[in-house]
Amino acid sequence: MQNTEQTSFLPVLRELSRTYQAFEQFSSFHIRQLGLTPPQFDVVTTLGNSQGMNCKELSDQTLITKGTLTGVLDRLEDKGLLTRSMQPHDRRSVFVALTPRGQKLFNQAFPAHLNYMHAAFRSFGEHDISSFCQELGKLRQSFSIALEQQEKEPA
Amino acid sequence: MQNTEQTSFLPVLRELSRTYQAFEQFSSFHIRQLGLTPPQFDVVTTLGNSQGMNCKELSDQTLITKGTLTGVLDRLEDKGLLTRSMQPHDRRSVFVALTPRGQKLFNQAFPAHLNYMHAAFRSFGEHDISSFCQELGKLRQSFSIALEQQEKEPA
DNA sequence: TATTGTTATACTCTATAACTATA
DNA sequence: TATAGTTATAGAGTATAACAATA
Repeated sequence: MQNTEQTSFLPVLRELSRTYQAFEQFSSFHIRQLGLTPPQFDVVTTLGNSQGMNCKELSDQTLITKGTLTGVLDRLEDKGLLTRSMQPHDRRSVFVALTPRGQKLFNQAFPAHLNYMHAAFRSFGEHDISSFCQELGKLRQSFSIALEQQEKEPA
Repeated sequence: MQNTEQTSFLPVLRELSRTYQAFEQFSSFHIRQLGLTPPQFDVVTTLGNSQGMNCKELSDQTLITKGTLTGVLDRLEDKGLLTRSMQPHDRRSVFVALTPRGQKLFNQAFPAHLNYMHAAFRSFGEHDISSFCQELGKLRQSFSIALEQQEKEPA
Protein backbone atom coordinates (compact mmCIF):
# COMPACT_ATOMS: atom_id res chain seq x y z
CA MET A 1 0.00 0.00 0.00
CA GLN A 2 1.74 3.11 -1.19
CA ASN A 3 -1.09 5.58 -0.93
CA THR A 4 -4.48 6.01 0.64
CA GLU A 5 -6.31 5.74 -2.66
CA GLN A 6 -5.60 2.06 -2.83
CA THR A 7 -7.38 1.38 0.44
CA SER A 8 -10.43 3.53 -0.24
CA PHE A 9 -12.41 0.38 -0.95
CA LEU A 10 -11.90 -0.98 2.55
CA PRO A 11 -14.84 0.82 4.16
CA VAL A 12 -17.10 -0.59 1.45
CA LEU A 13 -16.08 -4.12 2.32
CA ARG A 14 -16.51 -3.53 6.00
CA GLU A 15 -19.95 -2.01 5.51
CA LEU A 16 -21.01 -4.72 3.11
CA SER A 17 -20.07 -7.39 5.65
CA ARG A 18 -21.69 -5.66 8.58
CA THR A 19 -24.85 -4.87 6.65
CA TYR A 20 -25.18 -8.40 5.40
CA GLN A 21 -24.61 -9.77 8.88
CA ALA A 22 -27.31 -7.49 10.27
CA PHE A 23 -29.64 -8.58 7.48
CA GLU A 24 -28.85 -12.24 8.07
CA GLN A 25 -29.38 -11.94 11.80
CA PHE A 26 -32.71 -10.20 11.39
CA SER A 27 -33.90 -12.50 8.64
CA SER A 28 -32.87 -15.76 10.32
CA PHE A 29 -34.51 -14.69 13.57
CA HIS A 30 -37.81 -15.12 11.75
CA ILE A 31 -36.81 -18.13 9.66
CA ARG A 32 -35.83 -20.12 12.72
CA GLN A 33 -39.25 -19.44 14.19
CA LEU A 34 -40.64 -21.27 11.16
CA GLY A 35 -38.55 -24.31 12.07
CA LEU A 36 -36.19 -23.88 9.13
CA THR A 37 -32.56 -22.93 8.63
CA PRO A 38 -31.70 -20.17 6.15
CA PRO A 39 -30.51 -22.62 3.44
CA GLN A 40 -33.67 -24.68 3.94
CA PHE A 41 -35.82 -21.57 3.64
CA ASP A 42 -33.92 -20.64 0.50
CA VAL A 43 -34.77 -24.00 -1.05
CA VAL A 44 -38.42 -23.86 0.01
CA THR A 45 -38.95 -20.40 -1.44
CA THR A 46 -37.10 -21.25 -4.64
CA LEU A 47 -39.30 -24.31 -5.12
CA GLY A 48 -42.43 -22.48 -4.00
CA ASN A 49 -41.96 -19.82 -6.65
CA SER A 50 -41.71 -22.50 -9.34
CA GLN A 51 -43.33 -25.76 -10.32
CA GLY A 52 -40.31 -27.72 -9.14
CA MET A 53 -36.92 -28.32 -10.77
CA ASN A 54 -33.99 -30.70 -10.74
CA CYS A 55 -31.05 -30.53 -8.33
CA LYS A 56 -28.78 -28.86 -10.84
CA GLU A 57 -31.11 -25.89 -11.34
CA LEU A 58 -31.81 -25.72 -7.63
CA SER A 59 -28.09 -25.68 -6.92
CA ASP A 60 -27.55 -22.88 -9.45
CA GLN A 61 -30.34 -20.74 -8.06
CA THR A 62 -29.54 -21.16 -4.37
CA LEU A 63 -25.76 -21.25 -4.77
CA ILE A 64 -25.70 -24.35 -2.58
CA THR A 65 -23.17 -26.83 -3.96
CA LYS A 66 -24.49 -30.22 -5.00
CA GLY A 67 -22.91 -32.19 -2.15
CA THR A 68 -24.39 -29.87 0.45
CA LEU A 69 -27.71 -29.71 -1.35
CA THR A 70 -28.22 -33.45 -0.94
CA GLY A 71 -28.09 -33.04 2.84
CA VAL A 72 -30.41 -30.03 2.85
CA LEU A 73 -32.92 -31.88 0.67
CA ASP A 74 -32.68 -34.94 2.93
CA ARG A 75 -33.69 -32.88 5.95
CA LEU A 76 -36.56 -31.21 4.13
CA GLU A 77 -37.73 -34.57 2.86
CA ASP A 78 -37.63 -35.93 6.42
CA LYS A 79 -39.88 -33.05 7.43
CA GLY A 80 -42.31 -34.04 4.70
CA LEU A 81 -41.92 -30.73 2.88
CA LEU A 82 -40.63 -31.99 -0.45
CA THR A 83 -40.41 -35.05 -2.66
CA ARG A 84 -37.78 -36.32 -5.09
CA SER A 85 -38.83 -38.20 -8.19
CA MET A 86 -37.20 -39.63 -11.28
CA GLN A 87 -37.27 -37.92 -14.61
CA PRO A 88 -38.21 -40.30 -17.46
CA HIS A 89 -36.39 -38.33 -20.16
CA ASP A 90 -33.11 -38.19 -18.24
CA ARG A 91 -32.75 -40.78 -15.58
CA ARG A 92 -29.69 -39.15 -14.07
CA SER A 93 -31.81 -36.17 -13.10
CA VAL A 94 -33.95 -35.89 -9.96
CA PHE A 95 -37.06 -33.72 -9.94
CA VAL A 96 -37.60 -31.88 -6.68
CA ALA A 97 -40.93 -30.32 -5.73
CA LEU A 98 -42.82 -29.24 -2.63
CA THR A 99 -45.41 -31.59 -1.15
CA PRO A 100 -48.86 -30.15 -0.37
CA ARG A 101 -47.58 -29.61 3.15
CA GLY A 102 -44.53 -27.84 1.78
CA GLN A 103 -46.74 -25.70 -0.45
CA LYS A 104 -48.91 -24.82 2.51
CA LEU A 105 -45.87 -23.78 4.51
CA PHE A 106 -44.61 -21.73 1.58
CA ASN A 107 -47.99 -20.06 1.01
CA GLN A 108 -48.05 -18.98 4.62
CA ALA A 109 -44.39 -18.38 5.38
CA PHE A 110 -43.34 -16.52 2.27
CA PRO A 111 -45.76 -13.56 2.58
CA ALA A 112 -45.20 -13.56 6.33
CA HIS A 113 -41.48 -13.29 5.78
CA LEU A 114 -41.89 -10.50 3.23
CA ASN A 115 -44.04 -8.64 5.68
CA TYR A 116 -41.46 -9.19 8.40
CA MET A 117 -38.62 -7.96 6.20
CA HIS A 118 -40.67 -4.98 5.15
CA ALA A 119 -40.72 -3.84 8.76
CA ALA A 120 -36.97 -3.30 8.60
CA PHE A 121 -37.40 -0.88 5.71
CA ARG A 122 -39.74 1.42 7.57
CA SER A 123 -36.74 3.08 9.15
CA PHE A 124 -34.70 2.96 5.97
CA GLY A 125 -36.51 5.97 4.59
CA GLU A 126 -36.78 7.22 1.06
CA HIS A 127 -33.37 6.67 -0.40
CA ASP A 128 -32.86 6.04 -4.04
CA ILE A 129 -33.37 2.33 -3.89
CA SER A 130 -32.92 1.63 -7.57
CA SER A 131 -29.53 3.29 -7.87
CA PHE A 132 -28.44 1.62 -4.65
CA CYS A 133 -29.46 -1.68 -6.17
CA GLN A 134 -27.50 -0.96 -9.30
CA GLU A 135 -24.37 -0.20 -7.32
CA LEU A 136 -24.74 -3.48 -5.49
CA GLY A 137 -25.14 -5.27 -8.80
CA LYS A 138 -22.03 -3.68 -10.22
CA LEU A 139 -20.05 -4.62 -7.17
CA ARG A 140 -21.30 -8.18 -7.39
CA GLN A 141 -20.23 -8.37 -11.00
CA SER A 142 -16.79 -7.06 -10.11
CA PHE A 143 -16.34 -9.86 -7.61
CA SER A 144 -17.59 -12.49 -10.04
CA ILE A 145 -15.22 -11.35 -12.75
CA ALA A 146 -12.32 -11.18 -10.32
CA LEU A 147 -13.03 -14.67 -9.02
CA GLU A 148 -13.16 -16.11 -12.51
CA GLN A 149 -9.78 -14.60 -13.25
CA GLN A 150 -8.34 -16.06 -10.06
CA GLU A 151 -9.65 -19.52 -10.78
CA LYS A 152 -8.09 -19.42 -14.22
CA GLU A 153 -4.72 -18.39 -12.88
CA PRO A 154 -2.15 -21.06 -12.10
CA ALA A 155 -1.90 -21.60 -8.36
CA MET B 1 -49.12 -7.71 -0.23
CA GLN B 2 -51.66 -5.37 -1.68
CA ASN B 3 -49.52 -3.30 -3.97
CA THR B 4 -46.16 -3.31 -5.63
CA GLU B 5 -44.79 -0.55 -3.44
CA GLN B 6 -44.60 -2.89 -0.48
CA THR B 7 -42.32 -5.29 -2.30
CA SER B 8 -40.01 -2.68 -3.80
CA PHE B 9 -37.42 -3.62 -1.21
CA LEU B 10 -37.16 -7.19 -2.42
CA PRO B 11 -34.61 -6.54 -5.16
CA VAL B 12 -32.41 -4.83 -2.59
CA LEU B 13 -32.41 -7.91 -0.40
CA ARG B 14 -31.70 -10.19 -3.31
CA GLU B 15 -28.85 -8.00 -4.52
CA LEU B 16 -27.43 -7.63 -1.04
CA SER B 17 -27.35 -11.41 -0.60
CA ARG B 18 -25.89 -12.10 -4.01
CA THR B 19 -23.29 -9.39 -3.69
CA TYR B 20 -22.22 -10.56 -0.29
CA GLN B 21 -22.02 -14.15 -1.48
CA ALA B 22 -19.85 -13.08 -4.41
CA PHE B 23 -17.64 -11.11 -2.03
CA GLU B 24 -17.41 -14.00 0.40
CA GLN B 25 -16.55 -16.46 -2.35
CA PHE B 26 -13.86 -14.24 -3.77
CA SER B 27 -12.42 -13.33 -0.40
CA SER B 28 -12.39 -16.85 1.03
CA PHE B 29 -10.72 -18.19 -2.09
CA HIS B 30 -7.64 -16.29 -0.97
CA ILE B 31 -8.07 -16.85 2.75
CA ARG B 32 -8.15 -20.61 2.33
CA GLN B 33 -4.89 -20.42 0.45
CA LEU B 34 -3.42 -18.97 3.63
CA GLY B 35 -4.56 -22.06 5.54
CA LEU B 36 -7.25 -20.20 7.46
CA THR B 37 -11.03 -20.14 7.55
CA PRO B 38 -12.85 -16.80 7.24
CA PRO B 39 -13.64 -16.59 10.99
CA GLN B 40 -10.02 -17.44 11.78
CA PHE B 41 -8.80 -14.76 9.41
CA ASP B 42 -11.20 -12.32 11.02
CA VAL B 43 -9.68 -13.05 14.43
CA VAL B 44 -6.10 -12.84 13.18
CA THR B 45 -6.65 -9.46 11.49
CA THR B 46 -8.54 -8.08 14.47
CA LEU B 47 -5.70 -9.07 16.79
CA GLY B 48 -3.05 -7.99 14.30
CA ASN B 49 -4.47 -4.50 14.13
CA SER B 50 -4.31 -4.21 17.91
CA GLN B 51 -1.99 -5.07 20.80
CA GLY B 52 -4.29 -7.93 21.83
CA MET B 53 -7.54 -7.93 23.78
CA ASN B 54 -9.75 -10.14 25.90
CA CYS B 55 -12.35 -12.57 24.54
CA LYS B 56 -15.23 -10.24 25.24
CA GLU B 57 -13.80 -7.45 23.08
CA LEU B 58 -12.79 -9.93 20.42
CA SER B 59 -16.29 -11.35 20.39
CA ASP B 60 -17.80 -7.89 20.04
CA GLN B 61 -15.51 -6.91 17.18
CA THR B 62 -15.79 -10.10 15.18
CA LEU B 63 -19.46 -10.82 15.99
CA ILE B 64 -18.47 -14.39 16.85
CA THR B 65 -20.40 -15.53 19.92
CA LYS B 66 -18.35 -16.53 22.95
CA GLY B 67 -19.04 -20.26 22.72
CA THR B 68 -17.96 -20.39 19.10
CA LEU B 69 -15.01 -18.11 19.76
CA THR B 70 -13.51 -20.60 22.20
CA GLY B 71 -13.32 -23.18 19.41
CA VAL B 72 -11.88 -20.75 16.88
CA LEU B 73 -9.23 -19.64 19.38
CA ASP B 74 -8.41 -23.28 20.20
CA ARG B 75 -7.65 -24.02 16.56
CA LEU B 76 -5.54 -20.88 16.16
CA GLU B 77 -3.69 -21.73 19.36
CA ASP B 78 -3.03 -25.24 18.03
CA LYS B 79 -1.51 -23.67 14.94
CA GLY B 80 0.78 -21.62 17.18
CA LEU B 81 -0.67 -18.33 15.95
CA LEU B 82 -1.93 -16.94 19.25
CA THR B 83 -1.61 -17.26 23.00
CA ARG B 84 -4.04 -16.89 25.86
CA SER B 85 -2.89 -15.48 29.16
CA MET B 86 -4.39 -14.48 32.49
CA GLN B 87 -5.13 -10.92 33.43
CA PRO B 88 -3.90 -10.09 36.94
CA HIS B 89 -6.45 -7.32 37.54
CA ASP B 90 -9.46 -9.49 36.57
CA ARG B 91 -8.84 -13.18 36.75
CA ARG B 92 -12.04 -14.04 34.89
CA SER B 93 -10.65 -12.32 31.81
CA VAL B 94 -8.36 -13.95 29.25
CA PHE B 95 -5.95 -11.85 27.24
CA VAL B 96 -5.53 -13.00 23.66
CA ALA B 97 -2.64 -11.90 21.45
CA LEU B 98 -0.77 -13.08 18.37
CA THR B 99 2.46 -14.99 18.81
CA PRO B 100 5.51 -13.81 16.81
CA ARG B 101 4.54 -16.41 14.26
CA GLY B 102 0.98 -15.07 14.22
CA GLN B 103 2.31 -11.55 13.82
CA LYS B 104 4.49 -12.65 10.96
CA LEU B 105 1.52 -14.25 9.24
CA PHE B 106 -0.52 -11.12 9.79
CA ASN B 107 2.22 -8.83 8.52
CA GLN B 108 2.40 -10.82 5.35
CA ALA B 109 -1.20 -11.93 4.85
CA PHE B 110 -3.02 -8.73 5.65
CA PRO B 111 -1.42 -6.51 2.96
CA ALA B 112 -1.55 -9.43 0.56
CA HIS B 113 -5.25 -9.78 1.17
CA LEU B 114 -5.85 -6.07 0.73
CA ASN B 115 -4.00 -6.20 -2.52
CA TYR B 116 -6.02 -9.20 -3.60
CA MET B 117 -9.32 -7.51 -2.73
CA HIS B 118 -8.23 -4.37 -4.49
CA ALA B 119 -8.09 -6.33 -7.71
CA ALA B 120 -11.85 -6.82 -7.56
CA PHE B 121 -12.37 -3.07 -7.51
CA ARG B 122 -10.49 -2.43 -10.70
CA SER B 123 -13.59 -3.32 -12.64
CA PHE B 124 -15.91 -1.54 -10.22
CA GLY B 125 -15.11 1.79 -11.80
CA GLU B 126 -15.57 5.27 -10.46
CA HIS B 127 -18.86 5.17 -8.64
CA ASP B 128 -19.60 7.36 -5.69
CA ILE B 129 -18.16 5.06 -3.10
CA SER B 130 -18.85 7.26 -0.10
CA SER B 131 -22.56 7.64 -0.74
CA PHE B 132 -22.80 3.94 -1.51
CA CYS B 133 -21.17 3.28 1.84
CA GLN B 134 -23.60 5.57 3.58
CA GLU B 135 -26.58 3.77 2.09
CA LEU B 136 -25.16 0.48 3.27
CA GLY B 137 -24.71 1.93 6.73
CA LYS B 138 -28.29 3.18 6.84
CA LEU B 139 -29.58 -0.18 5.76
CA ARG B 140 -27.52 -1.89 8.42
CA GLN B 141 -28.93 0.42 11.06
CA SER B 142 -32.44 -0.32 9.89
CA PHE B 143 -31.87 -4.02 10.38
CA SER B 144 -30.30 -3.52 13.79
CA ILE B 145 -33.19 -1.40 14.99
CA ALA B 146 -35.73 -3.84 13.59
CA LEU B 147 -34.00 -6.77 15.26
CA GLU B 148 -33.93 -5.04 18.61
CA GLN B 149 -37.65 -4.43 18.36
CA GLN B 150 -38.28 -8.05 17.50
CA GLU B 151 -36.23 -9.31 20.41
CA LYS B 152 -38.18 -7.10 22.78
CA GLU B 153 -41.52 -8.35 21.51
CA PRO B 154 -43.24 -11.24 23.26
CA ALA B 155 -42.89 -14.42 21.22
C1' DT C 1 -16.13 -38.75 -21.96
C1' DA C 2 -19.18 -35.65 -19.61
C1' DT C 3 -22.99 -34.94 -16.44
C1' DT C 4 -26.29 -35.78 -12.43
C1' DG C 5 -26.70 -36.78 -8.09
C1' DT C 6 -25.20 -39.48 -3.87
C1' DT C 7 -21.86 -40.88 -0.59
C1' DA C 8 -17.91 -40.42 2.41
C1' DT C 9 -14.71 -37.91 5.20
C1' DA C 10 -13.21 -34.71 8.12
C1' DC C 11 -13.65 -30.28 9.71
C1' DT C 12 -15.77 -25.99 11.13
C1' DC C 13 -19.21 -23.28 12.67
C1' DT C 14 -23.77 -22.56 15.10
C1' DA C 15 -27.21 -22.25 18.79
C1' DT C 16 -28.17 -23.19 23.33
C1' DA C 17 -27.49 -23.79 27.87
C1' DA C 18 -25.16 -25.45 31.88
C1' DC C 19 -21.12 -24.71 34.43
C1' DT C 20 -16.78 -22.72 36.89
C1' DA C 21 -14.37 -19.09 38.67
C1' DT C 22 -14.25 -14.53 39.75
C1' DA C 23 -16.11 -9.88 40.66
C1' DT D 1 -26.08 -11.34 41.43
C1' DA D 2 -23.59 -10.43 37.34
C1' DT D 3 -19.76 -11.30 34.23
C1' DA D 4 -15.91 -13.88 31.58
C1' DG D 5 -14.91 -17.77 29.56
C1' DT D 6 -15.16 -22.91 28.98
C1' DT D 7 -17.57 -27.06 28.22
C1' DA D 8 -21.18 -29.99 26.43
C1' DT D 9 -24.45 -31.26 23.06
C1' DA D 10 -26.61 -31.75 18.94
C1' DG D 11 -27.13 -30.27 14.56
C1' DA D 12 -26.01 -28.19 10.24
C1' DG D 13 -23.23 -26.47 6.63
C1' DT D 14 -18.55 -26.72 4.01
C1' DA D 15 -14.88 -28.44 0.93
C1' DT D 16 -13.26 -32.14 -1.45
C1' DA D 17 -13.15 -36.05 -3.88
C1' DA D 18 -14.57 -40.58 -5.15
C1' DC D 19 -18.35 -43.00 -6.97
C1' DA D 20 -22.54 -45.07 -9.67
C1' DA D 21 -25.72 -44.47 -13.14
C1' DT D 22 -26.80 -42.40 -17.21
C1' DA D 23 -26.15 -39.62 -21.39
